[in-house]
Amino acid sequence: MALMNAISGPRPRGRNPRGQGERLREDIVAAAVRLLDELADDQALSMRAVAREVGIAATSVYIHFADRDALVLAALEQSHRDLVRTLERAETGADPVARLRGRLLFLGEWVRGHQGLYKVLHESTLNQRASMEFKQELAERTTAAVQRCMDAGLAAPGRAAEVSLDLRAAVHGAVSMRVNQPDLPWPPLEEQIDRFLAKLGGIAPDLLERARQAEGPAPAPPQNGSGAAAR
Amino acid sequence: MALMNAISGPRPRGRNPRGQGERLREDIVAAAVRLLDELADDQALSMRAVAREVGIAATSVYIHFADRDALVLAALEQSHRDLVRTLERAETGADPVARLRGRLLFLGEWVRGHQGLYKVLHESTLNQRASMEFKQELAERTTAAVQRCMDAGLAAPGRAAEVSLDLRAAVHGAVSMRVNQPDLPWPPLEEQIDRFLAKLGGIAPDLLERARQAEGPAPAPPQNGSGAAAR
DNA sequence: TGTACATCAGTGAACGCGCGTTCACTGATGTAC
DNA sequence: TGTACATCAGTGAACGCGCGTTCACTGATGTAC
Repeated sequence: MALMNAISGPRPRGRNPRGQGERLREDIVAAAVRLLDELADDQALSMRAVAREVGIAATSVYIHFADRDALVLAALEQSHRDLVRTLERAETGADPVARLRGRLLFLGEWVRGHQGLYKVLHESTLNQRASMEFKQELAERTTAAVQRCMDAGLAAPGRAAEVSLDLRAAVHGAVSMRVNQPDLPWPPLEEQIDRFLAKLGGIAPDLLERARQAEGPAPAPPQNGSGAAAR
Repeated sequence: MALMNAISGPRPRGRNPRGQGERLREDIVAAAVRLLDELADDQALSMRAVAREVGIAATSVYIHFADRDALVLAALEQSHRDLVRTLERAETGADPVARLRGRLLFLGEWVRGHQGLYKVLHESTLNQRASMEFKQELAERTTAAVQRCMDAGLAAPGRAAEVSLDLRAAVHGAVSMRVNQPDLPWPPLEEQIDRFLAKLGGIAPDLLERARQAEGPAPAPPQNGSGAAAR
């Protein structure tokens, strides 16, 4: 059914049954997420384009969202929740080093598959207009992952918050450069992240090597059905 | 004269004398640079706003620029040239470590004073639509600065291009996080850059300490007369 | 069982705006003869 | 010395567009009595 809709274009969207008005809200948010991933710019998202994507009148968006910023914020919060959820699911296992490493690699892969969403989440001017506190969760969990490595004696002792900040800055910069200058010849992100883990994280190379072996060749890229991954 | 114009608003701009038509081009680029620094978004810059800023008819912009992207590109190239020029001027002295360190710190200060320009240069979607090869120069000069440290035995030997890439990624991420989430409590950038130099650059802490002493308390922030520094 | 009413899930037309860009034009200044 | 013409540095009006948002409205479905 969803497949047919995707093929046949603008679906003949009937009104939701009584009491199910919130379904439209979910459809609007999902459409906004798709468009934001394509546009890579919150200012470029228009209410009318979202309505067209959903197959409703432009005014119907206002039933659920006061204005454009409110819709963009809802879309970003949803995307971020999805990211955190899949990230937690991927971060299993007992080895703290493997978990921290897998975490950063997964983030890198997620960005590769959702470049537009990454840009809107972290680089759009909406950051200056609205607070997006939900993003703090990612930072805190990364700090916790660093702390676990230190507690287990697998990383050089130090201030976990500081090491986490440096790691996040480095990975952020590495993926940002790749997203924003996609035509330049970038070396493999995985190796760069391993250097960051060794040098900034203070993790012994043999421990990283072990984690690399345990993981397998490469993490599976995320695919949420977003068109941006194909770009 | 320039001060009076800044105070009295839209100046009565006479036409340039014959043969001096290129002056208008310079004024247009300067206005575009100012507006881009304020807007922090290339898509938000309008030809009409630039014309208003200069005090000319909107159509006059088309005498010198084919379309909006051409104007934005010219403004960015100009900004980048200015940055490189002031950066080279600041990077004097014989100690390769002090030069590399001063370079990264100066870049950090420049970004703090030109947040909007930084965002448009490195994070705007124009990067996907047009090539901005002039930016390569910065990367190459940073790699050269790293190479000099290695050659002098002041940094751990290694591949300079790789170390330079890691340093640039880390610094880029550090400043990007501060620019995009200005309300979060960030620790001092200078200390973070020193950690990057020590851990990613392989520079001994005592050499960094010596460079820190030699430089003085803090580098002077750049002031180009752009309004963005006050925000 | 009927019926008036309330609620829900949306819609269509319209307002006013700023925008990128095109077009034909102006008026001052130089220059060939 | 005069004059026709070319060039230069811009301008004003207009086109058509998509946008955010508001407003009064529709029509189906449930519910109190």
